[in-house]
This record gives sequence, C-alpha cells and structure tokens, in this order.
Amino acid sequence: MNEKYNFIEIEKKWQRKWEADGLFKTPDDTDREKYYILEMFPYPSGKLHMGHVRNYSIGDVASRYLRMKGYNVLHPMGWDAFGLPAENAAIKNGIHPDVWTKENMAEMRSQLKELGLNYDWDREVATCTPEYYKWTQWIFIQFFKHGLAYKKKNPVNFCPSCETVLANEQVVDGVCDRCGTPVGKKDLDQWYLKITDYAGKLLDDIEGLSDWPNKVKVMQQNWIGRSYGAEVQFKIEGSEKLLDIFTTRPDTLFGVTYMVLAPEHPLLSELVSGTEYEAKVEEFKDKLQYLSDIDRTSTTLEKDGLFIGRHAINPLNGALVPIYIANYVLMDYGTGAIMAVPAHDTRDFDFAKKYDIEIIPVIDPHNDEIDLENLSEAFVAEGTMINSGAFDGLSNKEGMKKITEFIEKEGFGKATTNYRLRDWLISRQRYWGTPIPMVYCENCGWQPVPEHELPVLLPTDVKFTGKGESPLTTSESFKETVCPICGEKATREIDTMDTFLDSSWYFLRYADPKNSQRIFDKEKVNYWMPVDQYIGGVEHAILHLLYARFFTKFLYDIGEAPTSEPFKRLLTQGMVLKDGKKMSKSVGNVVSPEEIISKYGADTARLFILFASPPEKELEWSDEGVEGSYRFITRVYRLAQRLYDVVVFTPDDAAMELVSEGDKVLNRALNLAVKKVGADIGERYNFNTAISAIMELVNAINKYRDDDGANAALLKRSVCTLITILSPFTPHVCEEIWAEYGHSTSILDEAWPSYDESALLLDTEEIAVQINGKLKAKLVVPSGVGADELVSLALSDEEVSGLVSGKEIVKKIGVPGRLVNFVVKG
RNA sequence: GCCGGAGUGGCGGAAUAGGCAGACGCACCGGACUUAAAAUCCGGCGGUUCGUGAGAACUGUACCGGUUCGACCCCGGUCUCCGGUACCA
Repeated sequence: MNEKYNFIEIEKKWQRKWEADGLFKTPDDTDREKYYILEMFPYPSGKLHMGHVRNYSIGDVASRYLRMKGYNVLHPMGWDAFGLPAENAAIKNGIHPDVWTKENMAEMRSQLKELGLNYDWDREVATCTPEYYKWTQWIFIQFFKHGLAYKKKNPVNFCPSCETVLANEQVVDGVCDRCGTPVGKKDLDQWYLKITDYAGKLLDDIEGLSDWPNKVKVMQQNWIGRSYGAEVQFKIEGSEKLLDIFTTRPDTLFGVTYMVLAPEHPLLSELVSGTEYEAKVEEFKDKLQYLSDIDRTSTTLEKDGLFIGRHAINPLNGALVPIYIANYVLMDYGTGAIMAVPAHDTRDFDFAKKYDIEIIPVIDPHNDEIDLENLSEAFVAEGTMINSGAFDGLSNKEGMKKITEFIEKEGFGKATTNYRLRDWLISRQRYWGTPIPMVYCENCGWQPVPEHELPVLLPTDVKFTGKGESPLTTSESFKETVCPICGEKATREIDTMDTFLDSSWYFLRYADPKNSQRIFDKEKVNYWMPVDQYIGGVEHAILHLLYARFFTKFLYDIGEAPTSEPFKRLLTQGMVLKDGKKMSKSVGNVVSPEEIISKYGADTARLFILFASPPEKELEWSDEGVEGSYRFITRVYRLAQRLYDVVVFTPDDAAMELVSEGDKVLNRALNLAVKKVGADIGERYNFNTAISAIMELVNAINKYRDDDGANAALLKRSVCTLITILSPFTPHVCEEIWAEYGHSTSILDEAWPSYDESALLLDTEEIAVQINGKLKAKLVVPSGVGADELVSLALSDEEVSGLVSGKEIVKKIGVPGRLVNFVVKG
C-alpha cells in the first residue's frame, strides 16, 4: 500500500472509475424491494455551499447503506433551474440566462462528483429544459381543465425591485422573500391555482405523515389554518342588502355592539354614496393605501376606524348596531366583514375603548377577580352564557352549537369552515420561467394551448431590461398566435410561472426522466413512488412541501400519480453556522466546500459535517473539528496499512476461534459497531453516533493489534468489517483500501455485514451497586444473571456487605445487566 | 401575543425503554519519541472539599417543586434562547 494517505490521488482515481463503470446507475428492477431516497435539488446559483454538502452527504450515506443492505435504491439529482438570479445576471452581464444557468449546472455537477456522491446522472432533470417544462405546462393545463386554474384581477403583492408579483407565501414580514425590498400592492390580472380546494385534504392528511418531524407538520397546519364557525347575515337598516360576516364565536352573538367592514369591502361605496360620510370614507381608504404591507400588518399599529353612518340589525335580538370600517379587518379572510364583540375579543375591546362603543358581556367566567360590568380587558375564555335571552345558562360551548342550529333553522346563517390558506398566485412578469401555456382570443376567451403543441417554447429573441412588464412582450415571434378554437388572431399569455411549480413534481419525473410521450410511465412511477426518504432544509417546510403535496394530490385525483402523498419520511437538516451565525458573504464567515476539499479531501469534508452534529440540528463549523476528522481518516489508513499482511495472507476461511479475553473484547466491539452503525444510519439517521461507534471500533482494533497471540482471522475480519461500515461515510479511502486488500469489485456492491447478538455478551459484566439510589460500588458478576441472583451476589460480596452492615434493608432492587439498589434505614 | 423546539464539562455532542451522567471528538495539560519542531504514540481532563499519597466525601444535566427504590428522561410551575406565525374575526 501507498505510504501516505494521498487523498487527491485516491479521490480522483475512484471518481473516474465509478463513473467509467457506471456504478451508480439505477435499474428499473421491479423484482427487488425499492428504496427512493431524495435530497432537495439545488438552484444552480454558481457553486455549492456547505448547506449543500451537508444535505447531500446525509443522503449519500443513507443511500449507500441501503444499497449495501440489498435494496434497489433510486438516488437521483437535478436542477431547480428557472429563477430570477439567471435573469438578473443577464441584465447585468449580458449573458443569456440559459447559458448562465447551464454553466452553473456544469460547475456544480462537477463539484457534486468531487464529493463522491452516488447519483445516477442518467436520470438528471433540469426544470428549464423544454423536455421538462413541457410537462409542467401539461400539468397546468390539467389544472385549468379541472377548474383549478383561473385568472382574476386583484390587488396583488408586487416587488418593485424584482418587478414581479409574489405569492402570499413569498412575502415575508412585508418584504420580498428573495431581495428584501418592501412589497407594494398592484391591481393586476393574474393566474391563480385553486389550492384552497385542497385545503381540507392538505390539512387532514398531515395526520398520516407519521415519519415527518412534528415541527413541520405543525407549521403546515398553522399555515393552512382551519377555523370552524358560522356565517351570519345581518340586515342593514334602510337597505335591501345583507351584511354577511364570519365568526368563530356564534355564542357571543348577543354581545355584538358594532360591525366592521374591511375598507376594500364591495358593499361600502353603495352604503355611503351620497351621504355626508362618503368623503371621509374615501379619505380613510386613501390613507390606508399609502401604508406599506409592513405597517399594515404590524401589531403595533394602532387600531383606526370610522363610523360610516349606517346601522345593522342583530338577527337574534333585533338590536341596532353601528357599522364601522377599520384597518384591522382584512378583505381576503372570511367575508371581509365582522361582528364585533368587545367584551370577548381583545381587538374589538381595544377598538371599542378608543371609540367609546358599548361593551356587553355575554359570557360569565365565574371569577370574582373579573368585574364583568367594568372589564379591564376582553374575557376570551370559557364560561356560562348571560344576557343572551333563551340561551342564558348554557355553557358557551353548548351555546355555540345551539345558536348555530338556531340561525340555520331561522335561515339567517349557517355553520362554515374557513381557511387561512389563500389561492396560489402563480403569474410572474419574468422571462426565465415556464411559459404559461394559455392563449387569449377576443371571441373564445382564455384557451389552453392544445396538448400536442406543447411545449410552448421560451422565445430567444428577448430583451432584458429589467423594466416594465414581462420580457416576453419584447419577442417578435412569441405573442401573436391563433385561437385553438376559432382560428382567429389571438395572443399568448406573456407571464411565466412561479418556479415553485417546476419543483412541485420533479420527484415524480425521476422515475421516468426521459419519457417524451407522457409525463411519466405509470408502471415506473407505481414502482418508485412514494419517495421513501426526503431530505432538505427546514426553510422549505411550508412553501415547497405544501405545493409538492398539493400537486401530488391533484395528480393522484386525475389518475396520474399512484400516491396522494409524495414523501413518506422527511428529514429537515439544520443550518451550517460559523461563529454562531449563518454563513453569508455579508458577514464574511463563509467557508467554501472547494477550500476544504482541496485541503483535506472530500472524505474529510463529509466525515466532519456528519460527525459534528445530528442532522436536524444546527451545525457549528469548526476548523479544529475538520482537522480531527482528517486525523481519524489517516489513523484508519495507517491501521489498514499495518494490517495489510494479516489481511492478504490470512485465508478467508481461516478458523476464528476466540480464545483470550482480548479476543472476546474485540469481537464484542466489532459486533457492537455493526449493530449500532446499522441502526444509526438506517433507523435513527444519527450519523454522528454512528461515526463515534466506528471510532470506538478503531480504538479497539488498535488496542488489540499488538497483543501477544493476536488472532489473525479475527483481526482480518475486524479491519475488513471496519472498512465496510465506514465506506458510506468516506467512500474514496475505503474503496482504495478495499482494492488494495485484493478485491476487484466495488465495496458498494458488498453486502452490509451482519452481527451476532450473542457476541455482545462477555463472560462477566460490571454491575453498579447503589445504596438509597446512590452509586457506592461496582461488582463484577457472570453475564446474564437474573435480578434475584444479582441481589444475593451483591449481598455476599465483601465490600457491599460492609456498606449495608448494621443497617436495615427495606427494599432490594435488581436490574439485570445494570445495577442493584438497596434501600436502607439507620 | 399564539404555536413549536431547545437548555448537559472550556467547546461540538452522547446517554435509543425511568437504571453507573459526560460515550466519541475538539481544545487543554503531562509524558514518550526527536538535536529541535511538526507529526505520531501513551496518560489525564465536570465542580468543590479533604488527603503527602493510592484515594475519599460531597455536589452536579437552566431554576423551583412533585412522582419514584431510582429522574437529563415523567408531572406542575418559572426563566432564557431559537424557529414559525402574527389584527385570520
């Protein structure tokens, strides 16, 4: 073997050989049990960062392990390749987005290969290729055909810097998710996907995702946000119109003292037109328009409102209550109007105090500390109904049911469910995205492009100015077309799709990535889906994962996808930090993967990043830690060198008799490591403890190696097993050692070793002796003795009997293999 | 505010089912090898107190309390930090 651990040479050599041998290709071998393991595909931004290295190392170790376990493993990689940075680069540097993107893909692909990741590159997909986006367009058309894609004019979130609209989900704290610019409102005609039709299913099915982190499930539940309640119609005094409100608290209907409309409410102008309030209302609306989203949604914003001169009639008791408009009522939730119950709602309470509106308590908390007639804050908890006519005396929970039944019977309302989730705005006024395959005809309206004409190709004669509407308008050839229905002149949709659509189905395409006839072959998808293990950053907990679930459910409903949930098991890995902060250029704490790979090699980079922290947790980068991982690999390499003769000159079938205690100790360490590493990779996904188990095995072998009368067969088996179970983590160096040991096939094609449970027991074991629960002594006993025998063994021990002598033993507890505990008095 | 999670040596972390807290690694300290350094190897390493010493006693998993023979783990309360969400009626 080579003297030195030359990682540069070793890693290059094996990467070339793996590629030449096609080692990572996945057969559609439907006879074997499949395992589909997937990491979230990257945006080709230029270079890999440490987050990628972490994400993909986790997937690589798991997939290598599963393959060695005998599964037919699908482990693909691709590119989420549409998006704004490419277009910005085009504007700035004059490079076409396609060129820029493909250069980045090439660079990052070679970086992924330099990490030794076992991807089947034959299945690579890139969302920006016509072969792929053809099917994204096809899905859009299916949505349209099923009434789930529609165009509507609406005030939408608009990022003035990106010059495009944004989905609700892409506005974070009032600023653009991508560039951080405060988002404004613009009235635009835009395409939406009716994800709200799936709100119930998306929410209900979360329960079945038993192998998802609870955290992600809760985030999705909150995001979808279901509320049960009632819609109630109030008559408006002096008007034929009814005011429809949504409430989750029908039990408080008798406590309504005013009503509030959102300032954008469609009924408003009619209610005030020609009255003295009209001018003031307009002024109020104007004032609100100037507020940015940040201010508008800030909780510190003071409640502000205006009486509009009209009154509504409470359908339960006929009470006349004033109608207001206010900044705290949103048009796009519920009905855009509320009934206000200041006694039992904190927001209504604040507002009522400010405008001196009556407060009527209708729920009695039975609490002396609360003065109902003179509330200092809203009482929002449970209680008994009062001031509520025939409903007095009921618990408010019962009241909720009874009042809802009553309003349904009387015909002025009904029980309803409301979701926080809004429809998904998918139009983007950008070039580098999937063209929306729709055509507008004066006669026939919006029509989908016929499916046999797909894909609608992105035009190449486009100017990138970064200004105005979609760049697609600058194409001479693109816009003009004919109507697929009547054949008259028509125009194409010039907006492109939100890139989240592209990534909402890519995992299905990997099953059959080259199919040009269909979106994918059903049999192949049936075999591979669902994704057994999905791995990616927690930042995708809501958007990507929700959209991917939505697409899968839709494709399932139209008979294309075999499962209604895409991802069986989910692992959200933590961020990579340096000095306690997220690595970022502006902070200047970025450690580049390139740097680490060239200094220590890919094996070290992988090993460190998996060893430093369990996958879900944040990982603090440590240069010293990297050194440590490198040292460990060199230690293994040296050990393998020293045992070279033992390995090659000991026949495989040499008898392995365990004679000495040392033999048994090493054999135990060996079996323990196999057991623990398998469980830690396969079940727990705790790679850090798997690696420490391997380190313990290395220490055990090193300790044993120089013993007199060392057992060659045992040593050989130990070191070969060590290399095998280490190989998923550091594949290059292990492959090198494996080959040096005389193997002509890849270690990846070795079967994962099994272990012998009986080898885990030594002849004797150490038992803790506690007195009153405190550790007082240790006792060596034969392995496997039962509880009673353990107690008597302990009592017959000289030291222990000394400890309890003269005291009354009240209780004796024995726990086999662990401890005995004596409860004593005196 | 609401929802979720976390809090263990100087540091990253371990303890998988209520049973010896601190595995494994980093840093540090001491020793061997070396002319020397690096590398490597061996040993030590939660705290306090006592002891010349091998060692001993006490204490210790954010804090207070509870359940239990026994609690990092379960229960009640408090604090701090992180993440999500935020006028959703």
